[in-house]
Amino acid sequence: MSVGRTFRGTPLDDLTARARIREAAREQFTEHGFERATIRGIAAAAGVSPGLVRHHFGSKQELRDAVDAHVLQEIHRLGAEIARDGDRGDLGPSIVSRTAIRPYQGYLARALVDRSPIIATMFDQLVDVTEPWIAWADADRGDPPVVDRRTRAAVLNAMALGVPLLHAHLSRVLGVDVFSPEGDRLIALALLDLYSHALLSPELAASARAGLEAGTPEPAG
Amino acid sequence: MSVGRTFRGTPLDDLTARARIREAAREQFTEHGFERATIRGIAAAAGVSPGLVRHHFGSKQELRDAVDAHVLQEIHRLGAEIARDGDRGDLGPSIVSRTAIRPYQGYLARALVDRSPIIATMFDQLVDVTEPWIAWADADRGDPPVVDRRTRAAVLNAMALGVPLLHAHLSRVLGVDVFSPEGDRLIALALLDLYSHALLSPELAASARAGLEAGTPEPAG
DNA sequence: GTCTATATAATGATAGAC
DNA sequence: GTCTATCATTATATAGAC
Repeated sequence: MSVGRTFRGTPLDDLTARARIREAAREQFTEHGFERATIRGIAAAAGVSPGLVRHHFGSKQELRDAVDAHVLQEIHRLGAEIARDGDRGDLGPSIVSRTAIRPYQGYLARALVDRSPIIATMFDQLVDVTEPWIAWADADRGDPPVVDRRTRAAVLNAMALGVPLLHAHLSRVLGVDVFSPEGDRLIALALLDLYSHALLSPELAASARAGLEAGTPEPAG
Repeated sequence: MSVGRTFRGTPLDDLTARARIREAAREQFTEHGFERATIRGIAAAAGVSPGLVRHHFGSKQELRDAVDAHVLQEIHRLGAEIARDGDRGDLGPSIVSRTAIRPYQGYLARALVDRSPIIATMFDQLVDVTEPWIAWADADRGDPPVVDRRTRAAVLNAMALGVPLLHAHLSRVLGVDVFSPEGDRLIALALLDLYSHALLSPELAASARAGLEAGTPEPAG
């Protein structure tokens, strides 16, 4: 019973043309970015004519907006679903949100780089749900943090999104597609290990901090 | 004595047209990505005609290759220079390389997302220099790592590159341009704090690891 | 070395038939 | 709802003058 690609359990062939176009656009935007993705390419991937894309969505920009809005809606739906099933009270809202965005993290990351205004709001929301987690981790440490929680939460999220953004290079170096089940598992294990161990001793960090004041910071492009 | 933008100490006006075009291209590629950047825009930014761009570089693709090669060369030059001055044996080769790439991290990150083959090699080199650092940190921990060094080094680099990649969103959330001197300093402090403290207790990490086996991994786009 | 003018290709937008 | 055909725009590539 190999059924090809599906969306929410439904084989793509069974979706309305409108939904197929939207899903094809999501894939193409994720893979190539908004600019490089073409209406013709999206139409071909969806198995329809370019004219039908225009009929349903008006313009390329409006198509992007529709995909953005739909992805956001799906993430919120998934989040609510996971929170409802609520088995994993383990790590609080952060892990729920991470699990909810997982199927869309590639699209999300790319849309953020492509400066999609609708998706931009999601970054702020991710920072919001990450903050309590940082606060919780702060309770376990001796020395006081040198920068505020929100800053660290924001930096941490930018870093986490680097993984799907550089998936091609990660996959090449690791020798496994990071979007495959095995690759995804490997990344998750690596992240857990990274998150649960300090890479720098407090002393080294302090000395590096001291060196920061001495060094010549160069604004960069 | 405000002298406008410079390259290696030389005011841009004093550079040859060829060099000005190359620098303008680097800025435009960093800002807009390869696809969205136009030869016309680059020529205008360099203060020359589009025809001259073609005269010096042949095609847009060749221009990209030239910029890539030049950035790589500059990074290696900077790295050698820093290694020679060698005051900061503090943090090993990793921090040295970070310092070398700092002025170009924006270009680097964007070029990696844009799948530039020449820059792709730099990602592998970053992983190479990061591995010893991971090994060094491993010596300080009690429990054995659950994934190999190279995997963690690769993931860590992908994460670090997330910062310049999402600079626009980071800057918005933090309220300061992360490419400005103050912003750069704030990010550096945040990274040092993040790198020197565990965010997850070993127990929590273990329980999350256990949950990984139970959960349903979804391949993502 | 540098510019202007033009050719060509790709793409988004549009109109109209079925 | 869906397709085919066409237009308009934009960007790259090219040729040739100065």
